[in-house]
Amino acid sequence: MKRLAGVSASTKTSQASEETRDSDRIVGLTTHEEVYRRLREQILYGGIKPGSAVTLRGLADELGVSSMPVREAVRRLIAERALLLQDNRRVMVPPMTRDTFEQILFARRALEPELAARALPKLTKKDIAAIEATDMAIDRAMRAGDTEGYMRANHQFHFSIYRKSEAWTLVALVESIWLQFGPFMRMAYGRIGTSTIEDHHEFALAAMQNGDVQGLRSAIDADIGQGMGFIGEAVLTRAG
Amino acid sequence: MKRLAGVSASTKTSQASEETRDSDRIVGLTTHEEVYRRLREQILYGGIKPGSAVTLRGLADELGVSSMPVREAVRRLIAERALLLQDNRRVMVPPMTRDTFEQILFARRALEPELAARALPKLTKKDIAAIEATDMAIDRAMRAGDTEGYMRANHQFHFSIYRKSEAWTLVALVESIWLQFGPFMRMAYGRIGTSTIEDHHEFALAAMQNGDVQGLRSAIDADIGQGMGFIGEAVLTRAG
DNA sequence: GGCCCAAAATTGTGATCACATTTGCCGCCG
DNA sequence: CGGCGGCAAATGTGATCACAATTTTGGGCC
Repeated sequence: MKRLAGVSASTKTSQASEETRDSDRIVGLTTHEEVYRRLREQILYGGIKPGSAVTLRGLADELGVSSMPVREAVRRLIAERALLLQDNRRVMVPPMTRDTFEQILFARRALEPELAARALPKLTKKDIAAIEATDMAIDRAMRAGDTEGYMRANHQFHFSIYRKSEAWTLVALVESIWLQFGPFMRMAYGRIGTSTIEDHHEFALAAMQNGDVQGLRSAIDADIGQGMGFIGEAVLTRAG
Repeated sequence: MKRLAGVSASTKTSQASEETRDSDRIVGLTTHEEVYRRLREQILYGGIKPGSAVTLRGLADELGVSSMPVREAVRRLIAERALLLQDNRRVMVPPMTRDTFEQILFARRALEPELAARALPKLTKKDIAAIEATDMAIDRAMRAGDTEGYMRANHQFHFSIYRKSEAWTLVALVESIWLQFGPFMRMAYGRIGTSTIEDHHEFALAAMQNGDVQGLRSAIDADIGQGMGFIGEAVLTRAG
């Protein structure tokens, strides 16, 4: 077994033969880890819509693996609250309520500006240049209306900053939070489009270049507030 | 199978697991859920020390179940960062470093006072009385030197407040954070004893009775700072 | 006596089978 | 024609087997 279809090569480290060579694990990735990453990407950027259900056998057949690694991956995503195990023991992408949304917004504002502030003194000129390049990629994707590209780049923009803080515990916390609102970002941008987005990344970049910690905090906070406000308006107008 | 110490039940979804000691959960518990809760308790209050390794088959034999539910439970705890999967694919309780500890402290201060503040308007007199009773149980356990009893009661004190906020997403986030520093609290109190603890619960109770939101925020914040400072001193004097 | 390599034991991972529960569908009866 | 009951398919859960990788152990060599 262990097929996992064509594109898997991109996410895998390298020399992964698609065949049943069974010594695939030399690269260090277990099957359930691969399944996990793929599902995680699907949830974060891609297709799976909130409210839609997934089945273990369905995913297993789709990915060409047995149900076992899928079970472990799904169990992990449930623990991270990226998936929801209902009472019927069916698994679905959690629907977003206004309450949940507001709590995520609060948690993001409580944690992410701090992460940026911690990262700032460790940022080299090279790092900042890379972040700037990512921001330009964001603009490009925005103008092109490439929703998934925008979301990937935006995720990269934020986490390439946060990761520099080397505060891995907090970063993991924030990653888990992003996993929870990812699907709704997708819904919002899919519904309204990316052309109307207006982020505060310029201010953040300027603050990074000037070593202005408070400015960076404010920029990140404003960016979160603006983006989440946008998503909230687009998705939760009368739901939840 | 499905022994789990004590009650041997039917082969599947034991209809009446009469144990359930901590929480009065209804039934319909799957085996891996039971294993999860038991392990979680072990990690939060009980025996498993940071740095010690666990094995799937070992746990399975110990609990009298097959390795399958143990796998799922362990996978879930790994996702919650209560356990750590090393590169060797061995599983252990994560060791605490000063960095991780400091980040947990920050996250707690960022989230828990807010949770208490949100809970305050929803607290009835009855709720406050129950919380007060829990605080007395804390004092009793402290004076008796009952470390585990103290930790259970302290956990209950905090989360019986937080849960009243009905901000389930934030509560889950904080639960996950507690899971991560639980073992160290245990180490600290086990090393130094519970007699020297001095919490800020009285102030919190007074603030709750007076409907004083800011006072409650401060009390919780102070309680976190004091308790975590104590643990940090006790455990991380020169480690990490 | 210490070190190194091979064999055995341990352990994590994945596949497959068995079974209870749930879901969905179709026909039956009112 | 519509609600209801039962039967078949689908699904989650748990157990067992197989296998590769790692760890441990034991014995022989220097």
